[in-house]
Amino acid sequence: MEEIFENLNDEQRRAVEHIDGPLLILAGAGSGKTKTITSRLAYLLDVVGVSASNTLTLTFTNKAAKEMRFRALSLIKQNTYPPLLCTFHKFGLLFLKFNIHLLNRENNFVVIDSDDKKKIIKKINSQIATPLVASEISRYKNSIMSPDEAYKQAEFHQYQQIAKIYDEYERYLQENNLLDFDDLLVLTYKLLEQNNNLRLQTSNKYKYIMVDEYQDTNELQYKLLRLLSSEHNNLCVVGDDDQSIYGWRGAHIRNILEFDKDFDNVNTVTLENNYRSQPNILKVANALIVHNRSRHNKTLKATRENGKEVVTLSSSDENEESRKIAKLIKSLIDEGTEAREIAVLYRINALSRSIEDGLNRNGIAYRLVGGLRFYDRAEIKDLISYFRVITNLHDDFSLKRIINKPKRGLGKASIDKIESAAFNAQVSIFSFLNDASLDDLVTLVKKKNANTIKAFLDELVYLKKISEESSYTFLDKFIEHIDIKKMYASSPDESEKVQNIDEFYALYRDYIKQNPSSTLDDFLNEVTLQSDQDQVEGESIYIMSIHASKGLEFKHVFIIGLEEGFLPLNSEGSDLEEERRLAYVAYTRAKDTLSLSHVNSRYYKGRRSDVDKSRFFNESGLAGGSLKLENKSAYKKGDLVRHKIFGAGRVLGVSKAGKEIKLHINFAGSKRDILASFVEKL
DNA sequence: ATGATAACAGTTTTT
DNA sequence: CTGTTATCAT
Repeated sequence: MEEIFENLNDEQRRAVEHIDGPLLILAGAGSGKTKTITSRLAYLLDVVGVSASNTLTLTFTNKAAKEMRFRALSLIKQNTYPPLLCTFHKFGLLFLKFNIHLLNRENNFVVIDSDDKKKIIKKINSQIATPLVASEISRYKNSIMSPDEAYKQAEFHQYQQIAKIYDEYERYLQENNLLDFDDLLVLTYKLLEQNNNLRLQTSNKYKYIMVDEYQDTNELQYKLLRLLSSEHNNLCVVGDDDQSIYGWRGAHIRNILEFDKDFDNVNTVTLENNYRSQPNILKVANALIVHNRSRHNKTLKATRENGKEVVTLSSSDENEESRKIAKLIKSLIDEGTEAREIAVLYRINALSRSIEDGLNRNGIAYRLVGGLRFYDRAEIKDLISYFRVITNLHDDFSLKRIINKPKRGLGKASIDKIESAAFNAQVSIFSFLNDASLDDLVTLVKKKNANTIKAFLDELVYLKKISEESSYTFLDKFIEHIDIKKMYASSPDESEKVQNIDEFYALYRDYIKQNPSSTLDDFLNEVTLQSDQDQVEGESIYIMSIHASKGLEFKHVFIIGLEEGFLPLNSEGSDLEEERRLAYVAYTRAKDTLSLSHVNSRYYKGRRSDVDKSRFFNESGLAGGSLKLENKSAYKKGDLVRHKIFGAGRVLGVSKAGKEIKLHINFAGSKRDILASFVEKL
């Protein structure tokens, strides 16, 4: 027990010791959030005596789940099996494995990823842009809206069309027993909602629920949590409204802002002590974030000693910018800083190119985080499809992907013919092909192809048999019979693809070794919900988008592209407050030094344009020497401005107040002095 | 069936 | 300028 409290501050300790009833932990950046959650879990098990099986801890990413599991297990002293600590989606998957029969579906479903989803949509419709349809379907599902309801509420023809596609899409998933990512949560919610006994039983099982990154939950996750905690209200949520940067993909910041209204008798603990950054960095971050209106009031308090001032880097264009930054990084490394302690962050991935150039020219090794993920690569998806077909020969969706890989002379036309013939016969593609005689097949495809199809089916059946006999020998036989590597051996980026294939085989072997009793099916389920694998840390610096940097920390952080139109992105399309939170997240990644870079001219989308310094410099109190009254971004008498509280007003006079500019403004008759950083120019 | 070229669009991303 | 998709010859 002593050990759990070691190194916890008073607030953290209060959060850990709170047992019953709803608890909101507002955990500022670098305030020891993970430590608090994992300590609380250990406290529940070791001190309060709660059984591990009565707890549920939910995260958004596998990475977070993994780290928490590791840290929690090192704290828990009691000899117990590990508590359930997983992503929302993994929880849905487990829950559905046990309960989906209540919806009259079999639990041998296959989870498809967003790529698969788009393919299905594309097949159904070719008129409306697939990404739009995909995101609308996701929206409907997350609002628990049936295709019928979506159709009724559609105001425009196009949205009626989308509702129809949604209807067909749902039917396709059901017929093939597929679930998309949304389904894992939606169906879990529906089951709990429609089945009172199940709700009762489930809520009573998970008596103590914790949710990480609560500011990122969407409406559906919120509703799901309500049902899960309905019998006890022992819901502990942890998050930071100031770090809510996923509004664009449905996260509801209101969930964390109004948690205390949503639940009765909420206890709130605010963690404001920051153990990560030096005071100068926090000063700038705090100055920026107070400009947001929708937030819980809190201020990060420094615990570290002061260090270097936050640096502003001004350059004429992106080439100069990257040159400067590369030089600075080089000298840091020369001074002995470990490369992995340095990161360059940007708002949009397109900005990575220029910084990559600069780093390359200076011989600085970098690791670009993001980009195409391992499991999204074509060669890996091919392998997964093969494995899926082998576990379930009637998985038409996967079979279609691999039927011509390696090439068997079957193009789109032939596959379409086969598919519709199978559809008419009301059987799976496999059954259709397997039952058909060679003569039957010849009516659909060329004689030569008919033979290869038959041979292909035999191989699948053979491999299925092997896979059921032994997960160990399966892979060797698979490689022996299906030579995927050869297929990619002649492609331009050959070596990388072959490496990926080997990597995947290694993952399989590893999995079987660690879970000897597991089946191929278990492996596949694990793999679909897995996105990023652990990056091996090497002697290279990191470059990544700000979104990708959330949750990480570095001694030295460089943020590039702090310009109007880049950060903040564009004031119209995106939410300015979310853009500000994004800058805040970026600032608070820094431990020792923070450098903010902007240029006067940037090359983007094939053309060069002039860009203004981001308003966030002013808002962060970093106006510095470049604040000139005749500067075109500065204010002058007669300008229209808007203040968060006082609304629109007209500038009557401009003066200096230290580093800041002070404006005398007329707001509908009431005249006030306001610092320029607190208003927006109209 | 497959490879080559034209047309086009273009934040952020996990599961 | 890129990467992706639609269309067109072979």
